[in-house]
Order: sequence, then C-alpha cells, then structure tokens
Amino acid sequence: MSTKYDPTAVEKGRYAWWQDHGFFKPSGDKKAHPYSIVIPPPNVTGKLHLGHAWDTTLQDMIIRQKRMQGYDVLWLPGMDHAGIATQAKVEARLRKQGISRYDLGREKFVQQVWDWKDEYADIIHQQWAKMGISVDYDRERFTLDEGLNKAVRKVFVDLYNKGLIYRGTYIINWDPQARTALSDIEVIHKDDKGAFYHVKYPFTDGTTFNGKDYIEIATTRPETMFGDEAVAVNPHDERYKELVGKHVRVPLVDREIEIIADDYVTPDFGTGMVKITPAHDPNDFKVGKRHNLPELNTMNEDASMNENAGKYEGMDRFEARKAMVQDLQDQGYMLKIDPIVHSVGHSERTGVQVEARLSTQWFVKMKPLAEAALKNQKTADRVNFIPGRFENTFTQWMENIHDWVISRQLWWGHRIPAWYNKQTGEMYVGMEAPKDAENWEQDHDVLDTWFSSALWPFSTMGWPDTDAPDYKRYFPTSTLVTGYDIIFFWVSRMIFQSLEFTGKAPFKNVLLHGLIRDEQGRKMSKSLGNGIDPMDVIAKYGVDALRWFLVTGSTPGQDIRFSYKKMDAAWNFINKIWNASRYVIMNLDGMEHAPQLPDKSKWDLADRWILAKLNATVQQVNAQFEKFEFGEAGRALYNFIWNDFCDWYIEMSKEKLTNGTPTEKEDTKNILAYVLDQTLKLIHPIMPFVTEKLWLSMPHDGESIMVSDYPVAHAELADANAVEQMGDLINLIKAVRTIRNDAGAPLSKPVNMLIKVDTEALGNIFRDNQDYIQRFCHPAELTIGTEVAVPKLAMSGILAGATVYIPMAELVDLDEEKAKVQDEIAKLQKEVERSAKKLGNEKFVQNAPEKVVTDERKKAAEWQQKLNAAKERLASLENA
RNA sequence: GGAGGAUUAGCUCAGUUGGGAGAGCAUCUGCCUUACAAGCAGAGGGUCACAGGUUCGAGCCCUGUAUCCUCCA
Repeated sequence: MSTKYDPTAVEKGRYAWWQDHGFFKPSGDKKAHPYSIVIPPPNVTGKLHLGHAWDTTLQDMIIRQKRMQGYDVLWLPGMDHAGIATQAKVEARLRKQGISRYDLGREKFVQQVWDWKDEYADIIHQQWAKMGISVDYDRERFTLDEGLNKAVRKVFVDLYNKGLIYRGTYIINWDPQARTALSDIEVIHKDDKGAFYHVKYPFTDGTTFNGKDYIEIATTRPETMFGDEAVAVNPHDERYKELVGKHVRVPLVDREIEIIADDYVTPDFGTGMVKITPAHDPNDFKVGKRHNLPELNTMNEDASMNENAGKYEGMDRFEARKAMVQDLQDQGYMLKIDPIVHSVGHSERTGVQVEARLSTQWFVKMKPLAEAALKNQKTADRVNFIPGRFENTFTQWMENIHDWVISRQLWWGHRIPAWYNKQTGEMYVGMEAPKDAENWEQDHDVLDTWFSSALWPFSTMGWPDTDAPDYKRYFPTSTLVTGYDIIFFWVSRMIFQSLEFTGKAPFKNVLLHGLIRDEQGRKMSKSLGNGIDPMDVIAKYGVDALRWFLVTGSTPGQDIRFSYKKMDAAWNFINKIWNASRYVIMNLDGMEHAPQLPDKSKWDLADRWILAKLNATVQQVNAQFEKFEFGEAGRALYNFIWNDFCDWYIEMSKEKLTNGTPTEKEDTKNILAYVLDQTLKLIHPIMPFVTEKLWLSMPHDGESIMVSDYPVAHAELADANAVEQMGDLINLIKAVRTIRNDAGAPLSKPVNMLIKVDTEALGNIFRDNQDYIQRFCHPAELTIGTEVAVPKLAMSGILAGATVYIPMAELVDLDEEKAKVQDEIAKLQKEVERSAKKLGNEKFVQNAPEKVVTDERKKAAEWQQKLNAAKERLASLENA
C-alpha cells in the first residue's frame, strides 16, 4: 500500500466493477421495506456543475446507507429535456453558423436538438460515473420518453376535461428572443436604471386644468404610447374628479382617449394619473376589461414595433423609445425626464427584458390544485420539509398562486394534445389525434418543461398504468433531494400533480439544500467566470474528498462556499483514514476471516474504551442520518477516527503488538480490525471509493462493502466506567506532555514521575496501565501512591483526584512554577465560586433537573479537590 | 412593502429539545516517535452583532435595532 492516499488509483475501475456486479439494482426482496428516490433530472443543456455534485452526493449517501441497512432500494436516474433552455443552446450554436431555426424548419431543428441531447447525455453519464452514484441505469428515463409523453397527454386531457386547463387570451410574460410565453416564475426581476418621462397629453375639448391645457402623464415606457386607450385617475382623488370623462390626445399618435376613473390608480404615486395600455401591461389589461377598452397590440413577436406604431414600425422597442423621446422633446411634449431605478423583468433563460404581451395561451387553473396541496399538509400524508422552514415558502407561494401558463411557442418539448379543425376551427383535446386526422391541425405549441417534470416521480414508475410493478412497489417515493431554489418550479408542482392524479403526495420527505458559492461567497456563474468544474476537483482530490467537503461543509438549507483549502482538509482526512487502515492491515498478517471480537474478559481498558467510543459513534451516525443531519454525522466520524482511534487506540495498540503475549497480540489485531471494519462501513455512504478499496484490502466477508451490513449499536459495548477511567489516563498523559513541553524535556530525556492519588482505586487504574504510561510518558522511575514523598524541585500537573510530579531540579524555575500554580489557583478559585453560587441558589437546586444538579455537585467537588491540591502544591513550593 | 436566512476565534463554519463556548485553516513552540511531516505533541486566541425581556440559568426562547444576503410583490 502506498504511504499516501492516491484517489486515482483508488477509484480506477471501481464504478464499472460495482455496476457489473449489479449492486445498483434494487434487491427486489419482498420481505424488505422499499426505499426509493427519483433523481432530480439534470437538464441536457450542458455539463453537471458542483450543485449537481452536491445534490447527487446527498442522495447517494442516503441510498447507500439504506441499501446497507437492508432496504429494497431504488434510485431512479434520468434527464430533463429542458425545453426553452436546450432550444436556446442549440439556436445559439446554429447562430454561430449563421443559421436560424426557421431556416431549418421544425422537423430538422428538432433533430438537431436530439443530437445535442445525445451528446450531453453521454457527458452526464460519464460525470455520474465519476461521482460514484449508485443509480439503477436499467430504469433511466428522459422527460421526452414515450412513456412520459403518455403521462403528459393523460394529465393534460384529464385536467382539460375537469376544467382545470383552459385556453384563453390574456396578458402573459413574453420572451422576445426565444419568442415564447413564460410563466411568472421564469421572470427574474432586477433593478435597472430607467426614467420617468413626464409627457403632456393635451385636452381636445378646450378644457383647462390648473391653468393648463394639458395633463401630465409620467411613464417609464413611452414606446407603448401607441397602445394607449385611456388615462385613469382614482375615483376618490378629489384633485381630478372634474376631469373624469374629458378627452385628451396622445401625442405623436393622434388618438383621442378618455379620462376614466378606476380604483387601480394609486393617487399618491407619481402624478396620480396613469395612461392605460391594455395590450402591454397586465394591470392595464384588467382596467381595460373593466372599461371595455380596445386592446391594441403595437409590437411584433420579437419586440419590434408593428404596423400600429406609425413611422416607428420595424424599430426595436428600445430604438423606438429613443426616437419617440427625441420627437416628444422636439415637439415640446416632454415636460421632464427623471432618472429612476426600477424593477424590470428579465427572462430567466435568455436574459432579455420580458414584454407583457397579449396572446392566446393554455393555462392551468391553479386555485383548486393549490388548495388540495395545502390541505394535504394538514394530513398524515403530508410532505415533510427538511429544514421545516421551507414549508412556509411552499405555503406562501401556494396561497398566492396565479394560473400557470403552460404553452410555449417552442419546437422542443411535448406537443400540446389539441387539434383544430381546418374548416370549422373547432377544437379537440384528446390523447390521440381525431380519426379524420387530415382535417385537423395539431396545436403548434409545446408544454412548459416543468409540466412534464411535475409528473416525474410517478411517470417514471410506469404511471398512468397503475398496475405497473415499479409504481406499485416504489411509489410514493421516500425522499426527494433538491435545491431550495426550485421549490416553486418543481417541488410544489410535483406535489399538486401527484395529489391530483395518484391521490398521494409524491414523496414523504423533501430534503432541501442550498447553493454552492465561490470562495468570496458569490454565486458561481458563467458571466463571472468563477464556476468550478467538479471534474477538475475530482481529478485533483478524488471524488471522496469532494463528497466529504459537500457533506460536512454546511448545515441543511444553508449555502456553501467552495474553497481549495477546504478540499485540502478533506483530502487530509482521507489520507488519515488511509494510513490508519494501512497500519491495521500491515499488522493483520495471517488473518483470513472477517474480524471477530475476542471474548469480553480479554478486553483491557483501551479495548473497552475504543469499543464504547465506537458504539457511541455508531449510535450517533445512525441517529443523525435518520434526521438528515449529515454534517453532524460526519463530525462524529471525524472525531472518532482521528481523535479516538488514531490518536489513542492505534498508539496504544503498538504497546501490545510489540510487547504483548501472543494471545494479546491476536486479540488486539482482532479489535483493530473490528473497529476498522465498522468504521469503514459507517463512512462508506460518504466516501464510497476509498472505503471499498480499504475494506477489500482487509479480511472481510462478502463481495463488497456496499452490500455489507450497516453497523448498528450494541448496548453491551457501552461502558461508562471505561470512558471515565480512560479519561483519567489520557489526562495524566496530557499533563505530563504539557510539563515536558514547558520544560523543554522531549520524550528521549528520562525523567522520574510521581503520581500522588487521592484514592487507591485511581492508583490501581494507573498501575494496571503502567505499560501505557511507560510508552507515552517515558518515566525513568514511576511511583504511584496515596502518600508519595513530594520532591522539592519538581514540576506538577493537577488532575482530578491526582497530582503528577516530575522532579527536574536543573530545569525547574521555582518562580515560574509558583506563578503557574498561582494562575491555576486563581482559575480554580473562580470555578469553585461559580459552582458554589449555583448550588447555593435554592431555586436552582429545586428547579433544575436532578441530573444537572448532581453533575454540578460532582463538578464542585472536583474543583474543590483540585483547588486544595493546588494550594498544597503552592505551600510546598513556598517552603522549598 | 412581505417572507426567510446570516451575524460565534484572524479566516471558513459547527453548536438538534436552554445546564460550564467547538472544529478545520491560519499563528506560536518543540519533534523525521518504525500508519501518516498534507504528520505528531503542546500553546495562544471569542462581552457568541447590539439593546431589552422570559428563566434558578440564554449562543440557543421572546421583542426591538443594526448590517449583509436570498426569495416574493
């Protein structure tokens, strides 16, 4: 074995080996409980990033542990066609060649997208393999699969028939680059610099107001003036009451419009008068409906001005704004321009400014579905959000839900199952085209990607065939793991669709994690160029180190900062495990079978202690995994492996392996191997590769650690006495080390050691463990007793129930030693007082739990005893 | 405007039913001790953002304030 952990060598070939052995497949054991997870399908738009690595690592950990615990585990992989995102990528690639999708036509373009999908699915598969995720590839799904398409059509048709899907003409968010509708949550609001343009709208009937023959309208979007159909004021606004019903002329447009009264207007915002442009603003649209205003669209699909915009026709919206502002100024209509910063919607995908556009689209009527989802949270079938606070996010969104625009004017996606009669225009919605297909034309639009993703937990299991074996066995799924950023997009929608169509919540738990940020805490993004490719990290540190970092780097729901320093620390830990294992394995010559614990009667203090510590760790790790507190589980493992096993037990084992009897040697080897075996199994879900390699390198039963039994706690291993006594021994050794360090006396320098104990019981513990004291402290002479002749010139360490002296006449600076003891007395004095005060408080003794009080009494006694010893020590120094 | 998160050692972060403040990295000192020098041993370092409150007892619970971040409108 190499002296350093080499991830490349460790990982080589292992994934394929696991796969070939079929370990990723469900056991199918009917006696076992099923445990299932569906992967959040990554988009086929590109490679996986660190966020995916995090997401899949969490799932893999859960899955690997459950598999080892004997559950019949299914982890179902798959990918998402990601309609608008993938189409945008392919269009961008074509654009470089000077080709537009319209040049190719729908069929050829879609073929290009499929090619793209194949290319990136390959890359994603390779990345999954690198990450070591134990998914069942035989069940892999794609959101555009035939089976999933059937589910999509079924859901669409059923919702339509129930009146929960409708088609209508409304204002929607429009992406003028992708030329498609967007749902509300696909619009990102960002603060942008803009301006309030104050424009004169002259009266046409000779009215004057405040001595002026015009009113002042402030707008941020002068280019929409061609669609102005009214000016509105608040009906309760006393200032403008007399103006209602008057007419003004829209400058540059020469259309006469009426001043109307509507509650929508906020009197104290701006001038308290707003222009109403029903076809270009959602609020204005509603006002327009109330007042029967025309809806005049003045833009094309690409946000250039259309034929209703007069001489500005053909100009881009922003060009038109510029030109119109200039003309308004030239013609004296512009009163002033106030620069402002305001919130402007941008397309989540293309980044361009979104237009409010009047168009005919398909919608899901959300209210009833949302209500059912909210209601379900009050039943036993509720979804358990982890951390719980995210349920509020879900609830609030569901309570304020708007109807969901599901049609997209794209070519890549599930085509809407609606047909229009070429002659009559009649509409038909159904699973299949009408029989006389030649007379019908299918809707050109496709569905929002999330419409199909929302069905993922059951559509992948064979639904709508409710007799499908996987659906019956593994649905509802156990846990969903995803980022908190897609609670709206995905989690919520899965919940309401699943409730509507299967009658059950799609998963019992949803574990939400945060985002990965860079070292400075910034989001990783292409534009900043601060993204980190997980494959680079894996190449350098190994995937186990990356997984360790991801697991222990943050708490549930919190973001995490990536840094190479943290990766160094992760690597170091694995290197520690590697070397500890190397030590154990090197000493196991001749051992052929999986380690067996020797008879309890043969355990010495160190053995009892390490087994008790191991047992506590097993208990802790199991409990924390159950609560999805993987960071805490990791810390428990880290402390046990490094601070207990490596720092103490391995070092102590050297004593018996060199100086012990043959039986002692054999027993020690078995305990070392047992502890290592259990530890590797415990940590396997987090670091699958290195644990597999090490486990196979030691005596073992079974083919692979990943299908071995996960450790369970054994009550008979707990041993409070051993923990306490070993604590005494450790404190003694540490005190001596401190003295030796302070005195500049390395282990190679022989010194005498005297231990004055308060009780013979403690003295016997030290006597029983003299070999260890010898090994760790190297005393030339060791004296232990309740009465020891305290040397005059010595350094001392005060322990609970004992004081250790090291006589070093030539090294002791009497004044320094006195000062040290005085410091200690001061410290102890404070503790004694604190404790006494607490115990002197009747209310504390009455109200605090009994254990807290007895513990405090114990501590008080210990502090007092230490204080006495320190005072005694000082007195003897004064007399020296 | 509404909701949520963060604020703990120089830095990055833990701290799970309230019961004497922790880790990693960094710093200082000493060690190549035969698993590991990317290691070992030892040490220093914090008014737990601030102000109130509840409690015998608050990093933790309640109220308010400040700063930063995210989401929604």
